[in-house]
This record gives sequence, C-alpha cells and structure tokens, in this order.
Amino acid sequence: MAQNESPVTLEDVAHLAGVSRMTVSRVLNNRGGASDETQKRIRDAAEKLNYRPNAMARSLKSRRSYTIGVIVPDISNPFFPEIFRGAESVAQSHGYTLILSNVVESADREAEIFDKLVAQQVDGIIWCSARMPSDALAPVLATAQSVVLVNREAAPDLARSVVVDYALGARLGVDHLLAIGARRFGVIAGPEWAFGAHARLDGVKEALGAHGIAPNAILFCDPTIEGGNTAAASLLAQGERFDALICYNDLTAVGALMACRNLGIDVPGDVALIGFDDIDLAQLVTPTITSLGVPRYEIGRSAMAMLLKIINREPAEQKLVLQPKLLVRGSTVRSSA
Amino acid sequence: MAQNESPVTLEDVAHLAGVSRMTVSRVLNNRGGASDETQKRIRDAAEKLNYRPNAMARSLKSRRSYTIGVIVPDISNPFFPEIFRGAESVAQSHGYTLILSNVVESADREAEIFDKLVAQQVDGIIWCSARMPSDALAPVLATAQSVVLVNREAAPDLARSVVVDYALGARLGVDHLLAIGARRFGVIAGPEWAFGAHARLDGVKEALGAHGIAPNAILFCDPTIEGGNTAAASLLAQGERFDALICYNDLTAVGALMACRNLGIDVPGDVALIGFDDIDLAQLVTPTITSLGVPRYEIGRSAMAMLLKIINREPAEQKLVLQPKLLVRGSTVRSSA
DNA sequence: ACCGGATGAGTTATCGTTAACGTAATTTGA
DNA sequence: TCAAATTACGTTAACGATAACTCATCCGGT
Repeated sequence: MAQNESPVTLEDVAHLAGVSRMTVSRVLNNRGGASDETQKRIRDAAEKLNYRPNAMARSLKSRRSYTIGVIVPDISNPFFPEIFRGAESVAQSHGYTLILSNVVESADREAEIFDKLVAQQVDGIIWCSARMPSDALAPVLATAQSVVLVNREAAPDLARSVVVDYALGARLGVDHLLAIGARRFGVIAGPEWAFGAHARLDGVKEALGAHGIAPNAILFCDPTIEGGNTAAASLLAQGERFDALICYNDLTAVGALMACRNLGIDVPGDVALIGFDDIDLAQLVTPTITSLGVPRYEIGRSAMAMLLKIINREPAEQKLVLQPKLLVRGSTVRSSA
Repeated sequence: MAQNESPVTLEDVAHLAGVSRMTVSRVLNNRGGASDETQKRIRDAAEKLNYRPNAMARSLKSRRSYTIGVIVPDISNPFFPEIFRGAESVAQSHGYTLILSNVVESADREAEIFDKLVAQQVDGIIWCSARMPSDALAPVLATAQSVVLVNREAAPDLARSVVVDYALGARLGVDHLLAIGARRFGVIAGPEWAFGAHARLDGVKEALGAHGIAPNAILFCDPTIEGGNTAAASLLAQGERFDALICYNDLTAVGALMACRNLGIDVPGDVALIGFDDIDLAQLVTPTITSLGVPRYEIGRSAMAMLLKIINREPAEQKLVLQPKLLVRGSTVRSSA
C-alpha cells in the first residue's frame, strides 16, 4: 500500500532501454523482433522499474480482457465453491481471471449482474442461472458473445450448456428406495423455479410410474437446510405416513433429517432419506445421508473448457451431460445391515 | 451469445443524437451540461442502440476500475464465502465489482495472484492471507495502493486490517472448559503458519496460565476436517488422557469428533470439544459443537467499508478488532444438563 | 556491383472514454 | 442596458498499449 508512485508505463521502460515502445511491447510479449542484446536491455529495464503491463490498456486495444464472469445464485451454498474452483483451475492455466458474482436476491438482479459483466468486457460468462424464467433468459443471453449455462439450457445460438442428468439420478434413487421396500414417497422438491427441480421430479415420476406408483406428496421449498426442515415438518405433520423422502439436495435432506429428529421419527427405521449433490455435510450428520453425487468440480472444469473453446471459436459440443452417482449411506440402510 | 455485433460506442450514440461524444458522456454520467431536450434525445439514442459503456476504456482514462480483488485461501472452506458475501454487499452498493481469487496451493501463488490483481488495475484488495510469511508480505503489499488484510497485520503504511480477537476467544473457551471441570487440555492448533493459530494458542496459554495450568499437548494440523481427524487420532492414541480438546476451527473440531467416535471415546462424556467460527456444520453434527462464533459476514462488510475509505482517502482506523462469542453446545455439556 | 529478402527497429493510428479547456449563446443584475 | 456570469455544447489531447506499416541495414548469390 504505497504512496503515490505514478504507474510505470511501457514508455518508461522504452526510455530507460533506449528503444521505442513498440520494441518493448514486442519483446515483453515474446514476439521477437529484437536482437538478443536489445532484448536483454529491455528485460533488465522492465525488471529494474518493476514494470507491470496495464491490463486495461492492453484489453482496450486487443479487444480481449482475459477475464471471465461467473454467476452463481449463492456462493454460501457448498455446491458452488467447488464449481468455481473447477472453473478457476482451467481458467488459470490459460491466463484467464475470474470475476465471481453472487446473486442471492431476485431475477432482476441476475440480469443486472449479467449486464455489468458484459460492460466489464468479460470474454465469456459461466452462468449458474437459478431463478430467471426461461423466456427472460434469451434477450439477456443475446447481449453476450460467449456463454455457458450450468444446469440450464437455451437455444443453440444463444448459449451452450453443462448439465447434470438429474432425471437419471432420480431414477437411480427411486430404484434404490424401491429395492429397500419403500412404497409411499414424499418429494421435497426444492424451488419451483429451478430447472433441476423439475428434472428431478420428472425422473422420480417416471421411475415410480414404471412400477405403477405415484408420489404421495410433492412440496416445493427453498434449497436450504431451513427450507428442507420446514417442508419435511409440514409433510410429516399431516399424519400421512411415508416410507421415504426424496429431497432436492443434501441441504434440504439435512433439514428433513432434523425435522424427523424433532418429531421422533427414526431415520432410516421409519423413513428413508435421500438427497442430491453429495456435499461433505452428507457424511457428517447422523445417520449419514444417501446421496446422488454430482461431480461439481468437474462441472466447473467442463464449463470453463467449453467456454474457452467458444471464445477461441473452436468446435464445441452444444451440451455436455454429466452423470450423477448413487452413494448409499445410513439414511437408507438399516444400521444392522 | 450473439454473432458479431460490433460494439456500440459513445460515438454511435452521439451520431444518432446529433451531438458530440463529450455531450453524450456528460449526460450519461449525470454531469449535466445539456438541455433537458438534448438529454432526452441522448438517452433515447443510447436506449435505442442498447449502448453499454466500455468499462475498460473508462477505467483507462479515469484511472479507476471500480473493481476490487478478494484473495482467499480456499473458497470451499465455509468460512470464506460469508466474508465474500459481506464484502460484496457493500461493494455492490458503491458500484464496485469483485474479482475473487482462490489460492489453495503455495505462498508463491499468493504473491502471483496479488500481482495479477494489481496488473488488472483493481482499485483495492482484500487479502485473507494465509500462508505467506510476514517478511515476504511487505514487498508485495508495497506494490498496491489500497489493501485491507483479514486476520493479519502489517506496518501501518502498508495495509490496514480487520482481525478477530482470537486470543479473547481462546480465553472465553478456556474459562468455559475450566468451569465444567476440565484440567487436562489438548490443543489441535491448526496450521503453524497461520496468524490465527498463534493468536489462539497465546490466548489458550495465557488463560490456562492464570490458573497455573499448561496445555498437555499441542499439535499443528491442516485447517480441515481431515486435518482435525488425523491430529486428534494421533493425540488420543498416545494413551494420554484429555478432558478437553481445543480445536483451531469447527472443521478440525468435527474431524476430532469423528476421531473420538472411531476410538469409542464419548463426547462430551470423556472429552469435551470446542471449535472456532460457528459454521453451520457445528450445529448439524451429533453432538453439536461448542464454538467461538466469529462474525464472518461482518468481517467482509467491515473490510470492504474500510477499503472504500482508503480508496477515497477518507480517514480510516488502522485496525478493526471484532469479538468472537462463545456458543455453548452439546460437545461441552453433558446431555442431561 | 546489384537485387531480393531477412532482420531489427521506428512511426502512425487507433481501441472507447473522459479531462481540460474553449466558445458561442443566453441569462442575470444593478 | 451592457458587462459579467452562466449555460450548452464542441475540440483536442490524452489514458497505456498494440496492429499494421515503413524504413534502414546487412547478407548472400550471381
């Protein structure tokens, strides 16, 4: 946190090395065009002055900011930091910097943030869009050049996607629950506006339907512990009996677990519980929670890799589908087993 | 993700509105200097062309990027997303955008990231520095204008700080443990290179010393569940008996809890457990974990507020100390109580 | 000697925006 | 009523970097 050093420019380096700006630019960008001796003089001068190129000026001229925007609904949700890390690992190795934006509040805010990133001249955006309705998505997407959506889709000319096959996950989960004898199902379905919520629900209905069963109850809720707790409490308080609760994610499953505990309902003895995402927490509560593991880090990596392809106008798949994996734990297995 | 629209510039708007660029610039920045009628014409033109100012060009000229860098050791650690959110809430309301950088690996990488942020022309940096040694910190800080450190300090001319009074927290924790009868203490101290680890350790030693006691064992470890697990296992396997384990943070405390569970040691019956940070997880494990709550969101808010003061050359305190709060839970209280 | 082509380096013109200054036209005040 | 202040704009020149071009110089081959 130094005082007032005026920034060191290319000009300064050029002056000290006794050459023109262009020569310095060429050398420092390893584009040759100078004798070995001149190169050394320039590098020494840059070192001595502690020259740091001004990324803004560079971007302005080159029309590339080497900056990527990442929009997540809520970075406090353990689902997203992993995605960010995955994306960052790829970005870093290609010289890109990430701008993280958290949404939290409204759909309006989502569009607003997108707009701001575009104004910031990001080269691309990874958008884990949560609450914006599909029809509102298109006009926003049209304002940016390169966008990868996570767990959401759009017209091919507007954006590409990395999605998890939640329907498959739901089927795996349901089959597992059927196998352990469950017949009466409650679905704690997560936010009604979420793409993933409907994907899961469809999978659940389909898998149950194949056995001539339908969910006994479906309740939407916030994708949080609190939301799961409230939803489960309200479901269980109605007096109806359930063999299993299928939860939107592990957070809601933990919430449901707490609701059961409060009501004196044994998990998995009375009710089996299943979640999605396989966050750490799923293995830390008692009983541990059976979950459909989603490769979060991989989502981030893939999304960024896909985005870089788009930016560089290399061919890229329109959509990448990642498979969830069933991880059977205590919440669906009698402890004696 | 549209095709190839060439960007709309001020020039275009000026042309459509039939005025000069400067007039457009003034109007769109609400600096007046145009009649109401001209203003309307300009705003209409901007709207019609869907004009978005180019933030890079603006920054280049104005020498303000309205961008802040945030460096965290590991965004997957639930401690940091909250700080980010706090910082973002303040930043947003002042028109700033945040660039999040994750460190994870080495101290070198920390300096490298700092450098990159400076090159990006960020207006300031919030640095949750973890592993960089103090003497290496100074030269790096000197390259930036405005820096706020979190849980770390530096010379007044280099950076200001927001810190948690971990020593106080440690004292509160120790007093509580003494009050419930603990006499033999193990300290799972976290990373040896961490500022906070030593602050806590000093507090523990001081508080115990006041009663003529010293910790029976001190073991440094990674600030993760895994680290806590390993450390606790090794401590407890030595045969020595402990009444209480004081853990670096809640993650290590959870790790310690798992180690106890594996060894058949009852918590809190045989050993009491205390952590720091009050992350959600602390209330989700069984037993719940007594913790020294740290106002994470508030750290982020304060750090950003302080940073904005520095940037705007308003007077700001050199150091802000936030107090932790003891939250007594199951890991230190016999369940019958 | 002379020409063609590397090679090393400088010139010029932007990128999109704003600071600083300039200049008419209009309003104000005593 | 007329100078002084204000309003409404326009001009010019950067901010720091790079693309694209130009221009010497040098070297070998014929």
